[in-house]
Amino acid sequence: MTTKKVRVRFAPSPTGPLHMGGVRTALYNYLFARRHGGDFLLRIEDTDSGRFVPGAEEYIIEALKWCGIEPNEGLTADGKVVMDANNPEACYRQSARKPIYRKYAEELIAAGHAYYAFDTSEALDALRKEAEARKETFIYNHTIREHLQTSLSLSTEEVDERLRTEKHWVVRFKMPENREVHMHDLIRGEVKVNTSTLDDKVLWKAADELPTYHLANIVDDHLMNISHVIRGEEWLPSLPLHYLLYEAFGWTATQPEFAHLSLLLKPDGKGKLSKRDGDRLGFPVFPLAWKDPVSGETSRGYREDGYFPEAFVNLLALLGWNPGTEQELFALDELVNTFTLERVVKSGAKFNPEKAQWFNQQYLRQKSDIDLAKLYRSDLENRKIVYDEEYVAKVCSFIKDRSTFVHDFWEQSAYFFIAPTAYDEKAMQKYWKPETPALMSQLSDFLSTIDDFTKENTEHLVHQWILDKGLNMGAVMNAFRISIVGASKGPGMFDIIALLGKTETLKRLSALL
RNA sequence: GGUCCGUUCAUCUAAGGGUUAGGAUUCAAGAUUUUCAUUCUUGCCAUAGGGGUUCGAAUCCCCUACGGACUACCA
Repeated sequence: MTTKKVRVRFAPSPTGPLHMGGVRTALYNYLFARRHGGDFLLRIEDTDSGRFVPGAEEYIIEALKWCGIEPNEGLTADGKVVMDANNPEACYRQSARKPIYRKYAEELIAAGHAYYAFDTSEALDALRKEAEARKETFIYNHTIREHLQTSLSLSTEEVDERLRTEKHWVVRFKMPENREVHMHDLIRGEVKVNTSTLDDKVLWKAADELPTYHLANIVDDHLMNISHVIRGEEWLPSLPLHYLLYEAFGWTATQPEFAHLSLLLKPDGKGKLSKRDGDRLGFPVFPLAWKDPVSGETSRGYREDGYFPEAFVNLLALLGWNPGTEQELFALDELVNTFTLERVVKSGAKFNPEKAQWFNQQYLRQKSDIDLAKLYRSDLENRKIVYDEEYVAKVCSFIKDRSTFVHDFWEQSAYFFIAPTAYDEKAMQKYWKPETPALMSQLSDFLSTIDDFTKENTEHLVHQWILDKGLNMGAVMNAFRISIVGASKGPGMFDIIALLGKTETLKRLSALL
């Protein structure tokens, strides 16, 4: 690596919502860029007109924004396009760069690194089927290109004629014969492949006048001065082609470094994590909920499921990377300061939903009571419950250790806002004896004599009272809890009644007598 | 089928040839809590298999097995 400025890109295809694996790729790019004081750009690779999904691009931008991993060039989290100051002609949506690519494809043809091919997809499919029937591998390469309808086998006149009159020709890369390509990957080390196993990939299609991924990718990364390509493992098999393309263009000297990330795997069984797994196992695989514009099918998202973006980013960071220390909780800025590609794990990581919840629980606890009260507010409002923030914050202080998500709060704290309407059956069976009502009646009478209803005072006086009367502490306190809470759960009884106040406490006590 | 990548507790992972193979999640038990949760303590659980190299291998090499990705005029 030279002193070249670090510039990385996240280059998704707008064919649907961004998968959490995609978010992780974006995150690692972002961390790497910021760690090295470089640029993180977002480029939309929409060269497949047929697979475009409306809303997908907006989804990607919004998801990155929610995670706090905002690009500083290209399509940004605000949805604006921020241009490279040195390249005012830059555009970051490949469909809008359409005119650029053809020239590069033709440059390759002129240099003898590519050629025109006129075979129809149907003809090629037929050849593939035939080869399959003979149990052979069909490779579109030097063994066959001279025998097909290409500019290598046809006369110049015929080629010109067909280029003029036909609409479905393509430009293919002329894959060299029997050459060992030695590649370097920042995560995997040396990889080598013999070119004889590779195809003459299509680089450009006349039908829509668009490049395929391979050409667009190399041209754009070159033009945008990308220094490091950090992408998913599914691209490793095409790395030799990409190396050869840089070579054919004469760009080897400025070729970026590559790092291929392993995949995120299903929590159970085998294979990579898919949309289905989330539905099947009950966890989101997307950062944000998504409604498919065609099928109308909805998929849940981490945001809508109640995850904090910090927790989501943290758990994603640790899925395939580790700091080498035992620290597990990282704020985004800490990740920036700690992240290195050297510590990215080579093997695929199975996603573990339980650990994901644990992360959220940790972040929930880190929040202040007042912040939690603010987050709780909309839920309370929906339930038509109005309390001042100080009261709600106090409630939050009692329930934060009992919750994983903010949406657990109501279940944990309803009794702070409304008197119990039902009483837990098991608790009643265990603690509500025939003599209990009389006991609670005495307790009620005693409590009504206390004016200073603070936690300290009531706790002291009631304990003394139980002692003086020779009562059983457990019998009194557990029944007391059932009367006030409705169940055998919650923080200290005197904390609860201090917050509820004397009037409400006595009211709830009498409700069960 | 072919090419490439990978393989340490159930899961995420640590251990740059020498440790009783460490941590975290989950699970279990105990302590604390008059309850629930928290917290704390403890426990269970791993180097895929086989060959080498070496005084010594989770670590280096080879083979096998298993897993994954790719194999489109998709990205």
